[in-house]
Amino acid sequence: MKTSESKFASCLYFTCNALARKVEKMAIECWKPVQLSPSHGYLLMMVLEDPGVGAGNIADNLQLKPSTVTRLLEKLEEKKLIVRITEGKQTTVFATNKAKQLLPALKKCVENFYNLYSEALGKQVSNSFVNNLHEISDKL
Amino acid sequence: MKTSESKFASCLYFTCNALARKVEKMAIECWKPVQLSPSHGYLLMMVLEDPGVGAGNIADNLQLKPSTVTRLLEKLEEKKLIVRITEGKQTTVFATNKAKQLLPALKKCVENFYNLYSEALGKQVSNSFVNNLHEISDKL
DNA sequence: TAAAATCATTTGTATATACAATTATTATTT
DNA sequence: AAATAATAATTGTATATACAAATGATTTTA
Repeated sequence: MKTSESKFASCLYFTCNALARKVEKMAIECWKPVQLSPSHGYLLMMVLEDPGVGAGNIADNLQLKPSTVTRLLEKLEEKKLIVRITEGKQTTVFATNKAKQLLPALKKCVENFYNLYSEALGKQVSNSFVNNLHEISDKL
Repeated sequence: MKTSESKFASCLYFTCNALARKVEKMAIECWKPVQLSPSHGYLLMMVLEDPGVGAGNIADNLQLKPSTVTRLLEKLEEKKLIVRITEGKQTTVFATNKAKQLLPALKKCVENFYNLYSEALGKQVSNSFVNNLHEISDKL
């Protein structure tokens, strides 16, 4: 059933969530080759590109709560992909060599995901849609 | 931090999820008066408007997996807001009197939520945005 | 400088959601 | 009619996420 055929088609809550779940599912599929969820993947890329980045900074950029970031970091640490270093009340994060070796594969995941949706929507449409999402989000 | 200022601002996964969480939060707030989550609220309204609706039909319309619908129904049953009747392999759902008395309050929640976002965005923009979400969702 | 307030992170707990496997029923095939 | 397949819902388990409370460190205030 298409989202537009649902009883709640006109509701932002419903429509937004349905789309987010669909997109999430596509992303999960794309990140399977590296055995990471999309959130873990994005977080790891952030650490690779910005060694020593702070936990708070990660939370801001990923727009997740600090507690959620802690949970993501825990798992990445278990997998030996990052290390956390606590200095005073701040925590900084570094990628391990294992993670560094993974970088090309991670980039491929991002690329594949981008191609997947931008081919389905058309590059033009998909870019302007993302911009539209920002505008809306900033107004709410 | 605005979503557009994040490192991942250009990514559909990130942008979509960030917006969905924001919208969800607004919706949760609006549904507080009836002490239900938005999903429970929408499900209950569906049952009130269509007594005897089947579980599968609910899943289709809410675009949730059957197992998720089962979980939502369990909770609504605990709260004595619905009853499930199993006939063969099908399950149908009815609202209790308690739920029927709640209907006006439920409608108010939907209305408040709609007003909240359509005032922030403008009625025009918000309606066309929802339509845009459908178009995108159907193409993915 | 001691006490209090603030701040960054973590921990305990709770949520909605989904997947995979299971159960129970109905439909199909042989 | 019996065996098999298909179907609808449920159950067990796992996920990401968030809130509230706790911890530990720094800064401000008295």
